[in-house]
Amino acid sequence: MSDKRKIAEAVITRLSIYNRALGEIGKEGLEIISSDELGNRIGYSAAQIRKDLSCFGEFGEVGKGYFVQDLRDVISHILGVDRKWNVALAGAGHLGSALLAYPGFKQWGFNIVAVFDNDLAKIGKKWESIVIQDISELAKTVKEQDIRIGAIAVPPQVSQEIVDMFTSCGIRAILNFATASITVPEGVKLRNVDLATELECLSYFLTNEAEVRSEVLGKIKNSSGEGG
Amino acid sequence: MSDKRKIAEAVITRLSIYNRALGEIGKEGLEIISSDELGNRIGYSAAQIRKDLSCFGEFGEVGKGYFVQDLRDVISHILGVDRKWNVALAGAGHLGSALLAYPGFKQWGFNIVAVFDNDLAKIGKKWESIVIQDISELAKTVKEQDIRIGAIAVPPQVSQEIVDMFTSCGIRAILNFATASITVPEGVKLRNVDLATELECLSYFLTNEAEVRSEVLGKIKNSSGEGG
DNA sequence: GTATGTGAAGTAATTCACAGCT
DNA sequence: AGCTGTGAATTACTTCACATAC
Repeated sequence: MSDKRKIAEAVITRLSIYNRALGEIGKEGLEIISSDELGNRIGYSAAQIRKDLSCFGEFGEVGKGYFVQDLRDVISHILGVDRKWNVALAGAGHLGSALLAYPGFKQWGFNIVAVFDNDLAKIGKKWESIVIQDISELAKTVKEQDIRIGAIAVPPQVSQEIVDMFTSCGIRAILNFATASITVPEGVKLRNVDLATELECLSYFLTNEAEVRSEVLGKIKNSSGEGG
Repeated sequence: MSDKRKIAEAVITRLSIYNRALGEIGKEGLEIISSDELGNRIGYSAAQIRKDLSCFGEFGEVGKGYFVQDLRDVISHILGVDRKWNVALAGAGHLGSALLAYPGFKQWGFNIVAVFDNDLAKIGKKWESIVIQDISELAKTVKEQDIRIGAIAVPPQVSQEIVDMFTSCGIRAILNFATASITVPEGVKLRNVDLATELECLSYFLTNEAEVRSEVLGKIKNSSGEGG
């Protein structure tokens, strides 16, 4: 297929997951894999995987499956992760410092090349070889360092301000860790990592679904069954 | 409505967002709000909000709107966040330590009461008033401390092991920060916080959608329009 | 007049199922 | 025989629009 029509965000999310799984599978030495096998490993249906891939082209060998390395290269290219991206981080608190120290980012090709804060005690300090800058230097640094992605790890009260600063200096992709409802202009992609919501979903499940199940389990004693 | 039929996870996610917004609105002193106003603030449609709420009951005043505090209490109860939850954290690396130090969790009612690691250099050390334990003590501690939620911040290679340990000692709700495809038994709720996927979605957007748009913007020069 | 709650309508996402290729 | 790619069918989700209540 591979027309240029709107691809659902859920498809992209899954592509990323397929890609990671393919990496693991490749390390195991497997050269070819069917949509069925891949699906079993990561908990998606074979049909789902084939449909998702069909948005972008035909990458499989009929009767055989997908060449692991080839498919990985294709998906990496689709996702745009066959290159490096420079990232600016706003907020040098607990979360910010953990993100900076976390080796995953660089490993995946996302380099945090600048960190900003408004705390005078922090500005000028060196962290993981990066000097924390005053937020007022944002626009200049974004231009100089070709930064395309902004990460936000500031208190909720100031998160919208940071978003506005990011977008007004040309950043079109934002990863937000602040627990606040922020808005971005048309043409800017925002992804929220919302720990409060994640925990609250778990809380809902424990309160409304798991308990019911455990009552049932209690009644049928201890048959170790997960059947549902 | 409020029947006991299956509620979509997306609904729960939004309830959490409505709840946070209601908190902010309450602080501003507003006592009553319509679904329309609430929707405008957080970027959802009024119909969506009303439909979501209708899964659980009728909480509004026809012709007026919703009493902010009342609705907040109702949603908090639905989500099960009108109580405290004890959380076990596996992994005392960079990310784990940031999570532990992060004040949000406790503030939202999720107390990290135990931390586990397999690094002998870390075990026994005190962190934020919690002594890091060997992972072998997990089952005992989970029981003693009435821990219901497990958070995973370990390297991907061992994440499935931790999941299995958590589930086999009765934990039914897991927040996973490890970038790995893990599976849980039926009856256990897993939420993934997947930074690699989040970043890759942004990368996809920049590669496939934002660039196209900026070409268009380039052609029409600088009309500042966001028109979609 | 105003805003809820909700069937009905309309979209979107997923799964089915099979023709067609190797 | 085995597995992809994809229309068709199904299921899930969202929006519409209005009767109803204040």
